[in-house]
Amino acid sequence: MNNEKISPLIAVVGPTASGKSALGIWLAQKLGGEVVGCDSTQMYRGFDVGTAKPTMEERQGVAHHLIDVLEPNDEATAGGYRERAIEVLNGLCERQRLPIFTVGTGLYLRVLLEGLAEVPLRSEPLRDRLRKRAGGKSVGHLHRMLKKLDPETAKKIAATDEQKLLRAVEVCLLTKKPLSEVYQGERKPLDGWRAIKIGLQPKREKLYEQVHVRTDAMLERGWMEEVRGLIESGMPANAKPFDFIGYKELRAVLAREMELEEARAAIQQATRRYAKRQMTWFRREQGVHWLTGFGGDAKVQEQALEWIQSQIAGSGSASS
RNA sequence: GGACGGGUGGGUGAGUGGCUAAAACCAGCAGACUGUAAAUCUGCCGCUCCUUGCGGGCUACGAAGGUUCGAAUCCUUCCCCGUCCA
Repeated sequence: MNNEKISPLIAVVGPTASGKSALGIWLAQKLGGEVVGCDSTQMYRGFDVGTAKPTMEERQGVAHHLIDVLEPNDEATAGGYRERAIEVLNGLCERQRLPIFTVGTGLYLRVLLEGLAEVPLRSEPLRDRLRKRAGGKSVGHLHRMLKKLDPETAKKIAATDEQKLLRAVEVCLLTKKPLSEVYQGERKPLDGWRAIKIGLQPKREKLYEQVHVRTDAMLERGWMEEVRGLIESGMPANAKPFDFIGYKELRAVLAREMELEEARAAIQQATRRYAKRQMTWFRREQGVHWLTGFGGDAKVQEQALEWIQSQIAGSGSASS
């Protein structure tokens, strides 16, 4: 129906430490592609070791996009990511390069591919007012308020989930419509591209082991020094990226509020939980071709390549 | 050798006669999530059976006995652990 050209894009999804970067870079070399990060934390400049950004050596000359594009006091948002990603895609299309997304932040990929409802951005003043009305205490009133504004959505959000309640109430007030109605509005899916999704799924036990090993490696690579440097550069303690796994723990170590070993254990644990949440999210992702193992594994890489090639070849003749 | 203190479910740890398969927290597992997403939140969490019910059975608070209608909780002995005295 649509006579515009449809180009393939690759999306490598999987939990943290599953080797997405390694696979992405390898595929980029094989297929003439460029890596596009899809990770909210790697977008921040200066937070390198702790977010496991691939180093320059690891990138092996492959171009990377959407990494180091935000300042620490900028705010990463799903919608903002989408805009930037579309720009990158346009550029790659012109240059006839295959986009290879390495996806840690599942929400961002979904928003990129499926679009976002037309919803207003966050409004801090409004949020402050809403929070104040709580008297700094229970979030029950938010839930009650939402029940009046949009009973349907109120049923879906736990009365204890302040973050989501705040967002829902905010949207209802700003749009003067129930959120459920706002969400029914048309979304604009990504146009002109077809996603080929590869999922990395190492055995749980192995993944956790790798999480531990990688945490140790990151500490050895100077994570602590990175945090010290960031603090010394005058970065405010409430800068968003300091919330990322590990950064608050290491800050506590530097402030002598925590022992290094305690921090190490806490980081490993938080990372395990994070990996688990990612797996939960990606499990529901449609059309993923799952591979058992790590992205750095040669066998996995060959399997990924093979499947992608079959997909690209198949689509050429299938589409009209 | 003696005197105290203690041994509770994967871990920490509450519980001092019935309301206790045993608080709470952690770990673990499952899940939700349309602009904070490395965030935020929910459920499950001894085993087992079915007619899946605020259902039944079994096993459980170091071990073995005992008291009691009823014990993780009281008594006796034993075994461990910690501290102190010789």
